[in-house]
Amino acid sequence: MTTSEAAKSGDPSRSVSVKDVAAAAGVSVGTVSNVLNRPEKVSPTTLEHVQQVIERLGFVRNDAARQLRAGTNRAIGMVVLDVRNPFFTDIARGVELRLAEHRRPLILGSSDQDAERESTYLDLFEEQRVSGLLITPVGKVLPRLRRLRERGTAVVVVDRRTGSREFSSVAVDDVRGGRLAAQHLLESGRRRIAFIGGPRGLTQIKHRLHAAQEEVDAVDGARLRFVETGTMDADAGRRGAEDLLAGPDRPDAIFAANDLVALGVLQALTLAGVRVPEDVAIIGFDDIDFAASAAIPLSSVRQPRAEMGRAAIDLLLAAIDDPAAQARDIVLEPELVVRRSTG
Amino acid sequence: MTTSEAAKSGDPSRSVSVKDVAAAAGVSVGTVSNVLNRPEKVSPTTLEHVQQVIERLGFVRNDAARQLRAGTNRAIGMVVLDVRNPFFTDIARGVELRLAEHRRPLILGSSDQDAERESTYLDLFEEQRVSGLLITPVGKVLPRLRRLRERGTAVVVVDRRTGSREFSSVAVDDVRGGRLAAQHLLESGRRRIAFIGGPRGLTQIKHRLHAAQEEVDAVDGARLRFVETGTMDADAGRRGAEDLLAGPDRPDAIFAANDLVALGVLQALTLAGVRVPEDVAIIGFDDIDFAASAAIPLSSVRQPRAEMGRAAIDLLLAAIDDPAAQARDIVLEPELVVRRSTG
DNA sequence: ATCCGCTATTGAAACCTTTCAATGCGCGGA
DNA sequence: TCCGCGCATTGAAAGGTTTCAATAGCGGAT
Repeated sequence: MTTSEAAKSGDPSRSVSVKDVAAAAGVSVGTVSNVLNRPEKVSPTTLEHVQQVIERLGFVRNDAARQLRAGTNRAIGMVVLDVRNPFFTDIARGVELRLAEHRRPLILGSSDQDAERESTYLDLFEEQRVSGLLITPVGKVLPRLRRLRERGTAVVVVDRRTGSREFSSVAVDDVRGGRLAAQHLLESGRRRIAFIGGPRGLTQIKHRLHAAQEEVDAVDGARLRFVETGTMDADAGRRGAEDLLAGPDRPDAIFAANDLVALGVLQALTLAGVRVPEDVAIIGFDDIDFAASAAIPLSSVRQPRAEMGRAAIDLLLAAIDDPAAQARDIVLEPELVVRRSTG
Repeated sequence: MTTSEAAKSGDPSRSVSVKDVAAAAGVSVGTVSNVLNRPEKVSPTTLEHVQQVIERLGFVRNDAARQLRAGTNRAIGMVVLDVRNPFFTDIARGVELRLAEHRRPLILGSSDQDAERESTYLDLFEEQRVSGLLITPVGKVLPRLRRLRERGTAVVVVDRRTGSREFSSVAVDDVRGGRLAAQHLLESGRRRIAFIGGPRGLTQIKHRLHAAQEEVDAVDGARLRFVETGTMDADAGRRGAEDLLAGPDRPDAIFAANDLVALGVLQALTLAGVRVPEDVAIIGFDDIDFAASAAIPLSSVRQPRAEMGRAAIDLLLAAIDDPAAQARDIVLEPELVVRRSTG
């Protein structure tokens, strides 16, 4: 109980401050601050003594005060599209690990593809004066991002490009990814290919689809069909595959826009008694862990997610150090991972 | 916009403060603060006027200063065992949604089952003076948790119980869950059941296994075998199932300690040509989305994850409001979800 | 003995918001 | 005309840290 604690340790409501430490150690607050932030400036004797006092009193720095004085939060904010898609949590993990090396905390939010939720997080990060922001934008946030940057918050866009040269970004070469997937299917003899994913307007869908189309066009007798979906989850994949099975001219390969869709496709085919890969091959995109763990291990176009996270943080920290630096777009290479589902 | 404002007011590097707003609006800082925090105390005319000025100047409250003065951060910290397991991200999502209703930010960290990483997060949360903490403990953190609470941070344990009556907790009835799974397998005629999961020392494993054993013992001719694993991921499930297939006396049903393990089991069986559910039935635990999306949709014992998150936050906010309140253990009911994998 | 130069330490100011006792103001009642 | 009341507003203090110009202390050189 708070009151009894109070009785025990004197004044329970107030926590130990640098002032208390200074008094107990017989030094000034400035020295205590130096012990915490620039230990090399302090004589060894004093250093050790003060550290002992800190330990004994259980002093813990109040970060709010530090922030207030320093004018900026050490934390980095991140707004992710969908925490339920392992693709994004894997990126977040990469981010978090890299950040840990710099002793910076991560404040993570999921917009769930909702512009309003995204905006709420931006409000929050603005009040918090985070020093950097990682975002996969949903709504029209460019003006907000500009404002944030004007106020000294570095911004890096993840898994998207802004079009303008304003903000640094990290993404994977979707054209190359689409090419890899299509080439692989064609080389293993498939000719009637379906691409399932959407919505059509997404840049990434456009790139992957267009690249696949080019590859298919280059092969005699090969055809590519586009089955558009509204979202990119397993349900969408399942429905898309069911539609294909119900219609005429069943394909002999399916290129799913991501692994969640591919898992749905696999389910629909399995339940319909279609053999994978004998009757229909499946390839996904992202190479999340669940692709490798599927009943029929799924081939996929691997996006190096941890590396994306790391690269994003490196760009961000660079931008924090030098706000005037030129924005950079980092484009990482995807990699074909062949598993059972494409024979 | 902002830049021209900045130019007007002299120093562009400094952001707009309540003082600036007060000066521009011709009121005192106290009134501005009231506009922000107790609008009902301000006359309608003044209120609107000040709000306009805030808008025009693009003022955003500095949360560090608010925290410093208020003595506590509105944020809630959460340390999760493993962000890669959807079970935990689903709980986190429930937490986040409930928190959003209260306009409180969530700072999320993943300990990855590593006591050191867990400790780093506790350091961070302590410096941040978060008002509440949600944790699924890994290491020996009881003393830390006590200290945090002494300092005014409310603590709720998630998906575990502390044993002592010190901290509130939210968990699911594992005994009941184990019972449900075993009963279901027995009722559908299975007699040679294997339980895959571990490590043995985990309370949850003990409960689920022991309950299942009791059910099996109650049925003539039924047997339960325990295949212990070191972790609970798909790989472990795959290896466990392979061992079972290689040995004599193949089981006719497998109860996996969680869905990740179950997915691994499904893969091993599928690749070995064992028919699910005809030859071997599989049931998992948690009912993550991937269970429903598996090639053979997996039966599972559903843990109400979003509700766990919500309940945890409700307990936490109650503890923040009344630190002296008695700790409460909330135990939620699991639910049997039957799908194809148990026929 | 005196002074110089260097390092280690000091202590007050600044960061921005919230709080709250005090003040100002307008209005109805005497 | 004056008083008192209630409401709206004021403005200074407080919160804990970091920063930095100023000071103290010390050894060595002259």
